[in-house]
Amino acid sequence: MTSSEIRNSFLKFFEERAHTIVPSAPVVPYDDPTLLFANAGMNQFKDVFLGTGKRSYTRATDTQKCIRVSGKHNDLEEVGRDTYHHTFFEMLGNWSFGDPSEPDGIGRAGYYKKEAIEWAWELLTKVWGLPKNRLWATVYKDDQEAEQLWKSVTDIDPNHILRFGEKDNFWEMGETGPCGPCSEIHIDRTPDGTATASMVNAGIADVMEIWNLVFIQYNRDEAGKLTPLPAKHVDTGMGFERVCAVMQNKNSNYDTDVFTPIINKIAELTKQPYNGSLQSAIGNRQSEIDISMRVIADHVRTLTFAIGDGATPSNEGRGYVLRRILRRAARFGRNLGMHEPFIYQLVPTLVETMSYIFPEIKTNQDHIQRLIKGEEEGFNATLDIGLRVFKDIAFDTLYDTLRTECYSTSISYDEKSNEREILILAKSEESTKRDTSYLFKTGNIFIGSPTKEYDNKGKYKLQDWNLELSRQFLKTPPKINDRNAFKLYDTYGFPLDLTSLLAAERGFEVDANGFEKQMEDHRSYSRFNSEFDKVTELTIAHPGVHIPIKLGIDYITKDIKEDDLRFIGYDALEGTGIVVKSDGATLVVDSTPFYGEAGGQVGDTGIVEIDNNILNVIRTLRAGNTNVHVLEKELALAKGQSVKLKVDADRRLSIQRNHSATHLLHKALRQILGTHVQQAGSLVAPDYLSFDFSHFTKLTEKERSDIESLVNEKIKENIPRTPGLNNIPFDDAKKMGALMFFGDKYGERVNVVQFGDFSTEFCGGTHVNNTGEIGYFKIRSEESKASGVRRIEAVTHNYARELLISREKEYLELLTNVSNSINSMQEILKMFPSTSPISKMNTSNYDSELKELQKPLNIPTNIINDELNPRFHEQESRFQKLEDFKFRISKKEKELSIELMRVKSIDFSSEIDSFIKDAIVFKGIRIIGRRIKTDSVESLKAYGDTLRTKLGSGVGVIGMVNENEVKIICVVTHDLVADRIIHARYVIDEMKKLFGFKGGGQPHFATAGGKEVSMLDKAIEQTVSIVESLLKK
RNA sequence: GGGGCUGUAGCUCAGUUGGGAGAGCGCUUCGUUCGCAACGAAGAGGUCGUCAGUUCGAUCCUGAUCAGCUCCA
Repeated sequence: MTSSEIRNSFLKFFEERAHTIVPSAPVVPYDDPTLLFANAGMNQFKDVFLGTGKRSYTRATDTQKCIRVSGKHNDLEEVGRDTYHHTFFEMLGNWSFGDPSEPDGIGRAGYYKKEAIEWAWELLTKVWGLPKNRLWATVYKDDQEAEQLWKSVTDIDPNHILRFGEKDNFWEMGETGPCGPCSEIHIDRTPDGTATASMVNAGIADVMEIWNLVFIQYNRDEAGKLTPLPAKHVDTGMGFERVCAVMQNKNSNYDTDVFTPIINKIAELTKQPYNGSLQSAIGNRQSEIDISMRVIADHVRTLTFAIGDGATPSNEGRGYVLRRILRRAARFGRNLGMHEPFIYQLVPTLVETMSYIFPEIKTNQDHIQRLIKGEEEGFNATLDIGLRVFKDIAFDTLYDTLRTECYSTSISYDEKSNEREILILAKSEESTKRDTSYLFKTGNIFIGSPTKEYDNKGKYKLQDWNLELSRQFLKTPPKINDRNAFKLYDTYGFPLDLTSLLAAERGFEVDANGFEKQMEDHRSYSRFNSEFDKVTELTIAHPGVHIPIKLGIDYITKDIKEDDLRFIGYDALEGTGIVVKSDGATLVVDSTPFYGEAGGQVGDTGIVEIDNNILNVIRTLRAGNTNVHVLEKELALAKGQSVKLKVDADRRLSIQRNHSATHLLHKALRQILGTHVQQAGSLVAPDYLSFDFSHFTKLTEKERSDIESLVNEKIKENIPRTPGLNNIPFDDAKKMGALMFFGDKYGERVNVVQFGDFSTEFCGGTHVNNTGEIGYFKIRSEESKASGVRRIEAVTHNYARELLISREKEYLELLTNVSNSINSMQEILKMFPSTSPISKMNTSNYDSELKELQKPLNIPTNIINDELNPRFHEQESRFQKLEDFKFRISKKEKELSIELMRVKSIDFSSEIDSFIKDAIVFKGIRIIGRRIKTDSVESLKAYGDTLRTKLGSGVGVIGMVNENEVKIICVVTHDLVADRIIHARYVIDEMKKLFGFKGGGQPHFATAGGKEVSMLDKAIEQTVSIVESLLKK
């Protein structure tokens, strides 16, 4: 049988026994933050077992996509080294929910141990024809019922029924909660079928578990006591890849047709053969290839399905797990000689073989491939950076080691390759015997240049260094220390095994133990710091007050029964409630119109009236399903007291407009960009909405305007929200085709928000009654939030008009800006000497262009509909024109100021020539001290520069008063600097002492400044004597 | 949630006791040459992520903020 036949036959077998075939839940559980990925078949039925949810069926069968990346049985590092560990796998299961003694009357009642065991045996032996003598069954030691059933309803060899304890045969979901005994079926795959009882559950690869039947019959309470459940459940799981290996009689899961197409594709892309070798990888090239291929085949499945279900590789949370998996695959790809992205090219093969059962990978194929390719490229970049840092570290390590072994060395720099070179001269014992006049000894380190008399043992770049050289020169190999190895890993994401590999190639060692220790410190530090945040603590800031709020898990105590609390805010904005809990500034009442912050919608504000006192509700939060009002001050209210509540209606209405608009936007995005668009977060506030979604590229102008038009069209259509969809049965909702993007844990009864046939979503938020109420919709911004995720911010109704107005303000500011530029350009023009033709430049065309752009935009006061469209367009195009104009102006301005500088320097030129002519000459060095007039510090510097180049050989000091401060600079020609005759900063230092200036600078150019304007002339007067006295020293 | 690192020209990056913003590649123009990343010369291109502070003076120091990379939980 092929793998798809096996899967189909499993599902069909149970369908024939009145099971509903249920699609796999997404492998990315958006609603459960405790779970990184779906990791067992029961995930999607957790609520049923916990008794909080129900399904329309009592029997189900499915194949569940699972990802396991951590945990005792699946260390990521083991995947690929053996034949049966996977990060991604399918779990086939059959399920029964509820008490078999309460049949539903249509022959689809729940069942229990008897049927579960009977059918399992029937499927394995009759339908699939597995040899009975090779099957073994295990039962929980106290579960006589199951043991008895194996004997009575199957013809298994009674000696093949074994008892085990809690560890192997008792299943628990957690510390507390539903649990029960289980019964496993193992298969003996020894060549001759000679397994004995002691080999079952003994970790022997040839005797393996293929099916686990869990019978949930107890609830464990906090004291550890077991009480029988009224409703008993069956939960079974069969590892699909494993059973395929059994059915196809292969030793390795990777040899089944689940994996062979991918492995073949890898072999084709890498031009390497796959041999299925299982020997130790060390020193065996073929085995290394085989392991690498298995790792890649496994990991690409995980990536494809996780991304297909909407996850994105990133630097945190589950996205980070994905990134690590990808990097692991890419690293093994390097073993196969692949340095360019290629893993993404395996996706089509997976789509071909698996999309018939998991169509989401086909619809999202493009997205998946792009994301994987992007990540592969990112990883290559990371490695390149790491490689560079590694080179530096290794070079320094080598240098230190040579020094400690008493080599005389020096470092030079090869400018061609931009690399440092290490020059090894001689060992100290050898060199000290000879003339050491060329070498200066400092401790054990010799610094100096090589001469013919010394052994020049070689000049090496790091890349030239290798194992032989290490052996030839050094007694102990250079060792990359723990701090550096860890830095490479922690900061640059450079894997330790790569560090070790690169080190080994050069005959280096790596301090792996020290690395582990650093790692452990890092871990415990992170853990320690995250312990503090178990309790949600918020500080609510309200004008003038800070109210700390603690809403931990323990906030909802025994005095709050969530079932008794009512939220009436879907219909009402006012009401009366009875105090249930009053703690600090928080208040919980039995019935409230206040919506607590949830699902992206912000909480309501408003007032409560208590005994004729009115208090503001500054925020409403959600703890569990409880709406918690936060009051403006702390107040202890008696339980049972009655209060009046009133929501700020305007604000709420704005929120509702934005929330409904979010739904329309969501649908519009899917219609215009494609169904790969999935919600990745959303915020609905009164003044704007923000919507994150998976999409790879920036929206084009057209896409953006198409989306806006579509949403506005739907607003204009005045579509009423379908009434009566609150608190309806889940199945009815599902039949309506409501979108379930979040893989949410939907209860028995749900809320659906529907606008005609355009948008239908599960949603607990509050909405407008008619799309017309939204008025108008405008996208405010569209940007990248993370790789593969984009964020749209938008406004509706009167906030759209406010956007127009606030942009108009920005426009006016920019306009002022531009008008200033024109003025300053004209100022510059005035500074040109009248002899210059430029001074007669005509600027009136700029003025008229500005006048055109200054015409005000007409913003109508009372219109809130798509008549605003042309205004936005006009504004947009005016902005563009203005930007363009600004660009031209500033370019012109720059041109003119450069030209002015040139003209001026001709001016300086004659002045400077006369200064030089009149300069004092002392010991052949010209000394000049002058006060000059110029308009800016920049031009003072330019002046100094010109002076220095014209000076020949000399020292010049020039100063001026600028903005009521002294600005003074000193220049020294290069010949004097080179001969170390004088230093510009020494002159400045003297002046600092004498005149209270502050400053400093470089040998050839130094600046200083002071607030005392009268000091300038004194300083200039004394320049010559200061310089002369310095030259005498 | 907690750490580490980075942000400088179109790209890859240099830039220390704080003192005039740089290199290579790419681009433009000219010349030489048509042999695979040809050679020579000249030139354009920068709010040094953003905002505050310290200072006579900040790419550099301090604080905040934004963005990216990376490790742990």
